[in-house]
Amino acid sequence: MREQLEKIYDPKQFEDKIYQYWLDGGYFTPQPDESKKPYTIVIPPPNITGQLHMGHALDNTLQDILIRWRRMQGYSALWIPGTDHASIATEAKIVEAMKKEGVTKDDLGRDGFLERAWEWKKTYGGRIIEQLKKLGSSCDWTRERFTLDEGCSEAVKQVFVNLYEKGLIYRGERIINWCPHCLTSISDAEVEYSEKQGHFWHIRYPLSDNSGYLELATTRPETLLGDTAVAVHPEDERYKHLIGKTVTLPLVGKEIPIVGDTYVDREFGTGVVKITPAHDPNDFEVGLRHNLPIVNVMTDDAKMNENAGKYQEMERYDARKAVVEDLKQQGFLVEIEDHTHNVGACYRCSTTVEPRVSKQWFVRMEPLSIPAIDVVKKGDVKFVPERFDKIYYHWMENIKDWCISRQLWWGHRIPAYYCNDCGETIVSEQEPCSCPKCQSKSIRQDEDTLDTWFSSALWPFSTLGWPEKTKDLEYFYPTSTLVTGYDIIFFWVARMIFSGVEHTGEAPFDTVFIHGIIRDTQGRKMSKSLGNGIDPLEIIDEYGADALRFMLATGNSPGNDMRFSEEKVKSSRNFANKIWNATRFILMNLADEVDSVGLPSHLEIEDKWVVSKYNALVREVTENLEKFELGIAVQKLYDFIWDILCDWYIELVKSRFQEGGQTGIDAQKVLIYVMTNTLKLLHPFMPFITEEIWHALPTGDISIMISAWPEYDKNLDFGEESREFERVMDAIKAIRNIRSEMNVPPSKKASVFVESTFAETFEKGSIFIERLASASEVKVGNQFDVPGAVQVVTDCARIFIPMDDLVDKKKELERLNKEKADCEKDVTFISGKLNNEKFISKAPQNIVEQEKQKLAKASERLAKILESIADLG
RNA sequence: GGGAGCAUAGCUCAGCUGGGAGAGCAUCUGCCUUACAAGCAGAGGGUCACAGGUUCGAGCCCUGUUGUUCCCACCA
Repeated sequence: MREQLEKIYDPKQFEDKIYQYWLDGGYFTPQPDESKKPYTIVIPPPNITGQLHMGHALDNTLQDILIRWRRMQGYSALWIPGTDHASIATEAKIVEAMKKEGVTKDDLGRDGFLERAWEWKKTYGGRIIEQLKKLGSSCDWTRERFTLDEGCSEAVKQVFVNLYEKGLIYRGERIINWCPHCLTSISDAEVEYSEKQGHFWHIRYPLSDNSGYLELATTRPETLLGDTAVAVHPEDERYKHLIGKTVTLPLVGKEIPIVGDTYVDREFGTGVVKITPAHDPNDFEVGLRHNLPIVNVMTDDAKMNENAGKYQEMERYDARKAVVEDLKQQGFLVEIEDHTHNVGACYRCSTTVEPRVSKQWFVRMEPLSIPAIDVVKKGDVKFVPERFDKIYYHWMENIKDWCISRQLWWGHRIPAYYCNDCGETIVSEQEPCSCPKCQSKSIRQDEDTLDTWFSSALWPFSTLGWPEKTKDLEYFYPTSTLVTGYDIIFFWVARMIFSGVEHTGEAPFDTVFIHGIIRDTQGRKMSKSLGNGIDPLEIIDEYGADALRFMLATGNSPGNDMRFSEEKVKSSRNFANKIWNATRFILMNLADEVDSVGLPSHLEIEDKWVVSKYNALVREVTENLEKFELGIAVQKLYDFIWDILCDWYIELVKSRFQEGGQTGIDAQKVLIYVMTNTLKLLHPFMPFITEEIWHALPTGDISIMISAWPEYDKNLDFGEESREFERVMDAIKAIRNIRSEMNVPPSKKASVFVESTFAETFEKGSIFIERLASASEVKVGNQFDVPGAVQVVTDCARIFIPMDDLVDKKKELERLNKEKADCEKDVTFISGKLNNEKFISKAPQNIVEQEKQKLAKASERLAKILESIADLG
């Protein structure tokens, strides 16, 4: 069914309609098909709290380009969509909403809260999915998943139990990062460090025997209340005799030991460090080595607790002020020094984290990291661009155990149970009926939930049905390409790799295609706090999804950040408009008998030229896509369509349309052939407009998205004739150039005399010179003498344009002399190369040959310029 | 402290395995040439950060320097 195109390109008129057409066709839903190769992408699941932002738009545009391209290539292409429950982010949002109603988590209780959370998910969880559709994402929505759905939960439980049974998950009292706002532990990866202005407080700790004091400095004086030792380097001549003695802790009055530990840097500060095992990771380690008590002085929301004496109930920064004041009063404070240092903050809420000792669940990382490093080393998983493998290795090689328990309710509850009678721990997918040790029936489940990333780590296989051996899993797993930003390599990519290897025995994907982040026009990160974010939906609304997608693909180079600019979107929209109008032009001239796509039996020279160019485009775009060079591919499509197809070829064949008859029909066939196939190449980038236009062209009824990707065809490579035709183009350019320089308006036509040995070529091309270079007539010959004519020279022709009234002999001579000089420079440069024996002997043959041809051309041109100068003189 | 990216036209950026530097926007000139003024034809504008090196040949490879952005580590 052929459609008519509206006069003006207005994406709003058809984008939604086209998307529905795809859905109705079921084109996004592949089946396991042994006659085809699978190609699989899993979406980085957006948070259910999220709204589509530019980062999503980029990430999903890139995925959609790849999946559409592979689908057209004949793969059984599956793009699995879904969302992430995002435990901390979601729980925080819900708690915040409850706060407005004056309701707390405790008011509702666990079950009540979860009920409310699921309600919330039902209301808002689908929002971002709808937004992804606006972008044109060809995800298989019939396979949509959620990290907290039944299947994914099953996978999580099984993984937890497996790892526990292998001894790779353990529970223990460790120092972890605690967010006093979210009231949960967070992993190392979830802490963001930033430089903050602070101080060094220099404090005296008196020796208990009153023989003097030790001076030390701290950035956190309030933790002094939890000090259980001071440490010096065991080899430090200044202090080593004091090891084993005690100091009296200021304000507290408690005696604490002086220990020797190599952790202390003798060169730094005074060489004395206060040790607070409960509130500093390094101190915690020192504490373990010296068997020091752990005194926690803070509550979970970062107020001072009962161990802090008179400071109890104070917020941590108020306590700091009070402690400093008291130290000063009591003469322990020596000086305050300005100091900038890195402070860790919760990546979700930016609250300064508090290192805290508590009982948590951990994944033992070392045994998992070794094979995960190996699959990348072996090349089973490739990063694009390659440099990210170094970042991956560095992280994996220095990895610490992963704290996976969270003190939250929204998430996968840890499948661990405790016997209330004997204290036995039971880890099991099902709740045990009784304690296997003491048979007690009094059993409680662990209160904590798992880190959100624990379930996303399983995403590539949990979404395909694992641990069940489903057909999908068998056929589509391992997946093919994982597309994501470099900012979540650690959070997600690395964890998927070790999880995939551990639980399925295979790397979960073969390629990780990394992109950068979208910045604002000034190069700043887009963020809520800066308010500089740009809503992709507003851009889509104004310019269309295709324009946004095209903009995001343009200039995209793997791993690099890019700036958003509305100008670029506009120019992409203009490009869409260009295609739209070119199609309208084709349709305007289309004869009824051109009712299918196919080249005519006879091709004119200009047809061969455009077909050759198109053919090369097919090869190059495909190669670029294979190498993930989407930005380059898109640039080539832009250049081909705008420059080759519209500005040249369409202009060239207008005369044939006017002439009518077979030559006009043939030109239409060529146009239809090149246009429809180019639309295919463009389809992954601009799916909507290409589909819309496709149906207006004589392409049959099928959707462009399931049409076959074009292939390079050596029978369509007319190199020699192509180059011959370019001689005519060179002449046209030269004439346009000189006319423009002389300010001759197109309406003022002039005769043109082409003096060339390629008479036949120019005879054939004369019609084009007339049309495209404002020639009233074109004469071709071996030699001309046209007095009072402007002369322009190409590699193979001298062109005379008689324009008596406009020609200033002196100026002409000047111009030609300048051209002569330029040309001579060329000749000298190239002959310099060719006269260099080393060049001849060492450079590859084809390069030498190329240079020889260049020299021949330049010499020919120079000769012609000299002739022209002679004519004038 | 360790590592990485970037530095190319006025601006934003491409430049794949080394073979005489490109695009878009902006500027200037001339065009409403019946697909498109969201357009057409043309022009100007670059010691490819700097200094060395490898090579017949370097924007591209190597070393160093400077500037800039980011990641990791976390010396209290």
